[in-house]
Amino acid sequence: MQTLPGFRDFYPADCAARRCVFDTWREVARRYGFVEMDGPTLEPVELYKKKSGGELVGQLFDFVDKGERHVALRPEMTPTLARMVAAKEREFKKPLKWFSIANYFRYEKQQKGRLREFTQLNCDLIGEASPAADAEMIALAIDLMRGFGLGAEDFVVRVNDRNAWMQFLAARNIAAERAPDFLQIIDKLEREEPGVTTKKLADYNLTRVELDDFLARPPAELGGALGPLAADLEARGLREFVEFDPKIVRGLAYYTGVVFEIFDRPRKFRALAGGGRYDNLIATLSDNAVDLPALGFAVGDVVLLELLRALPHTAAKLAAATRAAGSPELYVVIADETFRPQALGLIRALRDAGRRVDFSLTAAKVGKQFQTAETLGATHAVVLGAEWPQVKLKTLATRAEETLSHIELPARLSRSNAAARAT
RNA sequence: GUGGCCGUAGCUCAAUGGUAGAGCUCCAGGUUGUGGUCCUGGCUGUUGCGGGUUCGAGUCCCGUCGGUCACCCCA
Repeated sequence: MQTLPGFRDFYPADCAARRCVFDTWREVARRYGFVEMDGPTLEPVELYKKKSGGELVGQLFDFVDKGERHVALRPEMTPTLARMVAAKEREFKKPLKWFSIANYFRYEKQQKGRLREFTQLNCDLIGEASPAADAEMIALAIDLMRGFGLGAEDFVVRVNDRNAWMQFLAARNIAAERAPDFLQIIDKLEREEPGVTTKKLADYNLTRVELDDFLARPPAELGGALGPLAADLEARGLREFVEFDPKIVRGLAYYTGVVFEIFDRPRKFRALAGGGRYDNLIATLSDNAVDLPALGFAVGDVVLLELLRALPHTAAKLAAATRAAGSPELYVVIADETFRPQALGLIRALRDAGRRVDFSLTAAKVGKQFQTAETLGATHAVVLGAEWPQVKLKTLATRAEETLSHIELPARLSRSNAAARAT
């Protein structure tokens, strides 16, 4: 038996790496005053059909349950979030700053950076329309990357405001209804053959030169919220992480303002994160019961881990976290089996004191026990045998050994820990 | 959904159409209570699965499942 296509087993090393990622996400999100939320993994399929653009339904992981309900494994958090906000929004002070770390499912063929089950960090800020909110979210996205030791040489946030294009179209008397199709052209600009693009632009009475001229403008002249946004990020000292790029529009129709994506600098991987402002979505999903401006973004675990494993300095951090997750602090070597009861008592006392302690469950030669301690990555060994109640505490890295009473051991270990922290 | 490449031991890979192997990992030893090296031994296979061609198929052909990469799409 194997895993289903696009699903993963998580062996201890994988879990340790993932834990490292989740811990960083959680810690940085909290720094920004975000609180954690979550919703059900399974939702009625209708929840995902409401949102404009039914083409997404084709990638739903859906089925009929035993109660004849048509259900779907969640492909994203936003509809759930919108429902939760709409149901109880008056109970929360605005703006809401919520994040979640949850698994998602999409029924699509897997390829590099895309699986059928994956985990995302979602951060959403609801109830604040000013560009300051956009800047705060972009700053958070940047710090999430920096939290892993990534720098401006490793990644870049590409930012745009869809309203810049709306103003561009309005100035040329192009109807707002044609905007979605026009934005599709912009979205494909980097992948499409230039000739095809020129031809498509002709339908709007636009030339490639006119487009390129707009693309080359500095952010403040592009329009929308980009001027204030640039100033805000400049004041935060984060300007070097950001590139204003009108070609970023995001594929989905529901984005209404600022949009952004994060890429690795060499562009070897897929987008690491993406998001934007969706001021109308909560009203749409709540049947106009609640109307709140909102913006959010998501970071996936798959591409992020690919990048973290690919860069030497972040790979080293992951490896260290993996080692730390799996190693006991102490390995108790039972040199004389007749003292196993005393050893069990000591082990229990050490564990009660919060130590990570391991030992051999069955009789084994002393050399073998030391080898196991070494392999597991223990920092100290405690040798226990005929000299009980005296025991030996050995620092494995230096091979230094001292003899002391087992009663003194917990206190002795605290001192040794304090010394290690001081250095 | 469409297409390219690939499926041999737990892992990395060998094997001209002619007896399925190596390295690593793992396990056990190397004599009384001290370590990653070293030495010895051991386990692990329906060659993804099912058909076909052949005296004979890991090898050739067809199908299927899985992996991988790209396209489409990307919440």
